[in-house]
Amino acid sequence: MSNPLLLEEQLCFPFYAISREITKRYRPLLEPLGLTYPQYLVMLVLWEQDQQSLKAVGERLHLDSGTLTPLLKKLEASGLVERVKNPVDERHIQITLTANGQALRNEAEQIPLALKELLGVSDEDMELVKQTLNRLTIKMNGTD
Amino acid sequence: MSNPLLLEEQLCFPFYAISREITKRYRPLLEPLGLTYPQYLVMLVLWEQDQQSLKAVGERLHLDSGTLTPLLKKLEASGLVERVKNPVDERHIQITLTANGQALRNEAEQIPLALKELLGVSDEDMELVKQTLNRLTIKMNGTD
DNA sequence: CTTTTATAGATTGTATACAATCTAATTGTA
DNA sequence: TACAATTAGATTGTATACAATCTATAAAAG
Repeated sequence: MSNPLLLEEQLCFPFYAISREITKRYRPLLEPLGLTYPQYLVMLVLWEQDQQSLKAVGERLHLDSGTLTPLLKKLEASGLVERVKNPVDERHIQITLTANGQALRNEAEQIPLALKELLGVSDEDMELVKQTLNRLTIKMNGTD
Repeated sequence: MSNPLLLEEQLCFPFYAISREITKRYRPLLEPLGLTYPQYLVMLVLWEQDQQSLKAVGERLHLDSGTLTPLLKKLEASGLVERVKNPVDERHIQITLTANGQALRNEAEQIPLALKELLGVSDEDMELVKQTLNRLTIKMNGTD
């Protein structure tokens, strides 16, 4: 019987390695926009739907305030978002895009295509991977 | 045409999210061993082949000295490895398992199975994912 | 045999992740 | 209505990641 502790036998490692590899390839594309990869994800969420609470953004990205509070403060310092308390419920803060934050969307629009070419992955592989991962995500969430 | 900036359209996000989710599920399994997830990966590499240089370990895990030096110092402080200069070429350090480090392997052996059950993923899905990711990794490395 | 170049690790600085705890605001309830 | 329980964020502390730089050593070039 084969060694269950071989690195290549672990399901975990490919995810860990590929995730970091992809992040690394985003870097040169995001640098001109002044964004890191997690900051880019937050902007994606806000471009879809402006004026969300930290909690809502966090649920979308599976990140908590420990990660998001400093990250959002950086985006605020960059002039891309504003953080204001919700007057209806002062426990919530509303994250709102500034004009600059909205404008950045135009520059970001070219990134998905540029990344696809940088990764050199075919449309079919892309689709296969996406479906496989979605199945896995659903199953994993089911065991929460 | 659909919005190319939708979070769900990004190839990157599922990898990012699943990778972190898997790491999180390892935590309770690794805590009794006193290991973090990246530390566990380093131990896997050393259990396969003892007495490797930092560089060799790093190539296997795609990590550089900036990450590995402090991590290995922690493993050394935990009494699991030793770091000694290679007398033949003093630029290299050899990472060697201590008796405790070798013994920990026995306790680690149950982890892969425990994790599979924790993830609740079937063998078929596991195999499908592994194959899909391997294909993707190969293609991505091809564009380095 | 010097001088240059390359290499392996260590260090520094920035940016996540995330558990654990704290604080303020809101809700539920006796 | 007081008051306990909940909730959203902020904070603290630890552990990665990784680019950039530094240092010591070895190899290559002249």
